[in-house]
Formats: sequence, C-alpha cells, structure tokens
Amino acid sequence: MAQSDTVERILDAAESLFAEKGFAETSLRQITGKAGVNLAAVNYHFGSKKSLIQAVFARFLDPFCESMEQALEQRRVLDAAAQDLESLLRLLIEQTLSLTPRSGQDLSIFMRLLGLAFTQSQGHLRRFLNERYGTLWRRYMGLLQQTAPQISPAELFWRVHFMIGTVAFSMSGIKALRAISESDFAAKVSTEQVMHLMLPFLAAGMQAPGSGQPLLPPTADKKADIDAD
Amino acid sequence: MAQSDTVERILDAAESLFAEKGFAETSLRQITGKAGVNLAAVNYHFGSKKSLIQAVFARFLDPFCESMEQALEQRRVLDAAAQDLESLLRLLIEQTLSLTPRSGQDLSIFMRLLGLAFTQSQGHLRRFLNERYGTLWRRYMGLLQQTAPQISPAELFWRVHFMIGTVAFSMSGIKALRAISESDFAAKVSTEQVMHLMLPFLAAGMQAPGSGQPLLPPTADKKADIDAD
DNA sequence: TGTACATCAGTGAACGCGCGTTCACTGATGTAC
DNA sequence: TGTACATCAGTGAACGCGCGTTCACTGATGTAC
Repeated sequence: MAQSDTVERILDAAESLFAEKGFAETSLRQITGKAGVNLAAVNYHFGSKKSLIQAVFARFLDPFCESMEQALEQRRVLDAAAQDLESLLRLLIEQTLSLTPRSGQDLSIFMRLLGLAFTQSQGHLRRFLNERYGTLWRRYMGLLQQTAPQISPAELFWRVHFMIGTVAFSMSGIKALRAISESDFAAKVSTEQVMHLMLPFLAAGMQAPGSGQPLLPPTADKKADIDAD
Repeated sequence: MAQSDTVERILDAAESLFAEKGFAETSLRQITGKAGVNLAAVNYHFGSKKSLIQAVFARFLDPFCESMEQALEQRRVLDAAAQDLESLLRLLIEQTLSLTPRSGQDLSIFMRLLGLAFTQSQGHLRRFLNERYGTLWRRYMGLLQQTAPQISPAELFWRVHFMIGTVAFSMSGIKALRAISESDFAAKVSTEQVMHLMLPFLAAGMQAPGSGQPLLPPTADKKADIDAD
C-alpha cells in the first residue's frame, strides 16, 4: 500500500461516492476511508477537494473526448454527405458505450456525474469543463445544427439542453428507476438498454417541427449576425 | 416582526435558497439570516431542517395537486373521448403556469426544486412526496398510458422519466441557460416560453415509434399480468 | 563500497470553522376566578 | 376590576460534531562523491 496506486484508489472511491451522493454530501473522510488511504493523502496528491472533483472528471472525460474527436474526424473524411441527426446521436451513444475500460465500472456512474456537473452549483467545475472541453462541445453542436437546418439556432440550443436533461436525469436516478421498472413491469433493463430506449425519444424530439414561437423580437437591433457561422 | 409571519418568511427564504444552492449546501444560518429571524426559529416552528424541506414542497405542491385533481375530474366528465397526448401534456403546462400566486415568484424556482427532489439524495423527501402525492401521480400516468396504447407500459414508464428529466433539468439551469441564449442568439426567452418550447419536443418524443426492444425475456415466468390494468 | 544528503509518498494529530440542534429564558397575550 | 397562572412565539448563547486543511514528522528510495 506504500506503492503509488494511492492516487487511483482515491479517484475510484471519490468517483463512486460522488456519483452516489453528490459532491457536498461526500466528505474526504468517506473517500479516504473507502479507498483505505490516509485522510491527508487527498490534499497531498490533489491539493484540495475541488481539484479532486476536477480530476475525477478529467479521468473519464479526457479519453472520451479524445476518442470522440477521432470519430468526428473519421466521419468528416469518410461520408461528408450522409450526416443525419439520428446517426449523429447514435455516434454519441456508441462512443459512450465503448468507454468504460475499468473493470466492473458501471456506465451510469459517468452519466450521473455529468448530471451532477450541471445541477450542483460547483462554479469551479463548470469553468473547468468549459475550458477543457468547450471546443469539442461547440464542434458537435455545429454538426447537430447542420443536420437540422430547419430549426433556428436558438431553438436548437434549447432542444440540445432538453436532450442533455433527458440523459443526465435518467442516468442520475437509473438505479432507482431500474428497480421500479423491474418490480412494476418485471422488465429488467441494463444501462445500455436505457440508452437505446432514449434514442427514438430524443431523435423524435429533436426533429419535431419548430414551436413556431418567434424567439426574437422582430426588430433585430443589436446583433444582425445571428444566423451567421 | 413579533407577529407570526415568521413561518412564511422562513419558507420564502428557504425556498429560494434551496432552489439556488440545493439542500445540503444551504445552511439554517443562511435561511434565518435572509428571513431576518432567529436561528432557533426554524427548529421551533418546523422541528428540524428535514421537516423544513418537506414544508417548502408541501406549500406549493398542495395547491398545485388539488388544482390538478380538479382539472382531471373536469376533463373526465366533459370530453371523455378526445384525450390525446398533447392535450394531456398541455394540461400539465397550463396547470403549472397558473400556479405562482405569490408576488414576484419565479416559476423556475418550483421546477428547480422538483428537479432537486429527484437528483439530490434526500431519502426522507422522496418518501414524503410519494406518500403525499403518489396517488395523483399514478392517476396521471394511467391517463398517459391511455393516450399511447401502442407503447408498452414499461417503455412508457421510461419515456415519462425522460420527459421529467427534460423539464427538471432545463428548469434547474434555466437562469444560466437564458443568459447564454440571450448573449449567443440575442433571443430573450421567458420561463413560460421555454415551457412552450418543450411541448413539441416532448410530444414528439413520447409519440415516437417504440424502440422495438423487447424489455422482457420471452419466457414470462413470474408475472403474467404485465399488460393488465 | 560506504556515507551523506535529497527527494518523495505518505502519516497522525491537531487546527479552526460552520454546522444543526438544544435549552433556559423572556415578554406579550389570553384565561380563570 | 384585579391578580395569578398558562400559553405561546421567539431569543441568545452554548452544545457537540464533522468538516477541509495544515504541519511536523517518518521511512523508503535514489543520487553524489
């Protein structure tokens, strides 16, 4: 135990405890207790609890985003034409499912963490994620817009967040929801199955006719370059 | 201030602080400070922080659910036939929008609280909500199922939670999202507008063709009454 | 080959702080006789 | 009408507790001469 797997043990424990209880509700004592390391080791290796939270995200988002980046590049070269929304969503799901290298790792943990990133008010985390992964995010958003040109950028913006909400929320409570599903409908579903259940729901929602609501006052005084880019 | 509006002042302060920061991240000192009452007043009037959380929910859910109950009753009497999914969703939105009696009250606060109820692990709160509002919930679920008989109960269950995710998540971060929407697209949107933006998204998602995934193993051994009721 | 020093990963105990809760108390209002 | 008592809404100060962080220290390993 005097070897340097301490860092990994802390990250493992923090990851699952954060996902289970949230950031504020998880104490360093719980984390170090579960990891079987000294309390002071967190501050020794990571400096602070905030940095530990960021490190937990970086550990699974870094490989994911790199893989996603490659997939988008490949896509661009191979079939620049046949870009439809559903395949773009499916790409996201496939990338997500091909993640989870660590043994015994439940996919829902990552999803739950992502949801927490949005719903728990951790300003530092939001800043960190935006700085580190903002570029890829905006790139994917741009591709989405191309597949749905009939929807205004503003309405697309909202629909994407509706979509994130569906995923983050469902995965947040997936443990409880799976239990209910099983007891009420005798239907056992895996995390992967739930993600595939989402696909038609999300694709249909994204492709729904626009609300017809004008999101802009008719006099576009300040900015005229709304549809540019 | 020695009059008995103390209870209301505590509820007002707790409501907005909980919505802003979550339950664990909001201290009784912040609440009583904002309310301008003595720290001990919370425990005097509510007994504990847990009970205060429940009281905050009861204050806005009680009138909402009562009103919803009446609306469902009226619906049942008037037009028992013309029950389509979109109008059932619209009913929910209308009921929600007609809420907010208190002055200066932002609708997004209630939505944010609802989202927190699902995503923050407050076991006592989940038990409280289920006990107090579970009946109405199951009734609404039953109506939804009637409007979408082509979808299996199990898949409908998941879609409803996808829907809740969309609403709860979007409303959770609505303040930040509205700011981004305004700066990036010069599109000012009210909370009401966002809810109307959701309508086509959710309706299309709910009515999407089923995933085709069998959620049950072909041998239905334990329970045969899955499709009953 | 042996010694001195530096670095590194971790440790144990304590620090101050903010937390939810408790408790003895106050002062105003209502009630009984 | 006056006095004694009860009730009630709130108060101020303290309680013990768990928190994130700090710090002096240890013991193993590597490096220089």
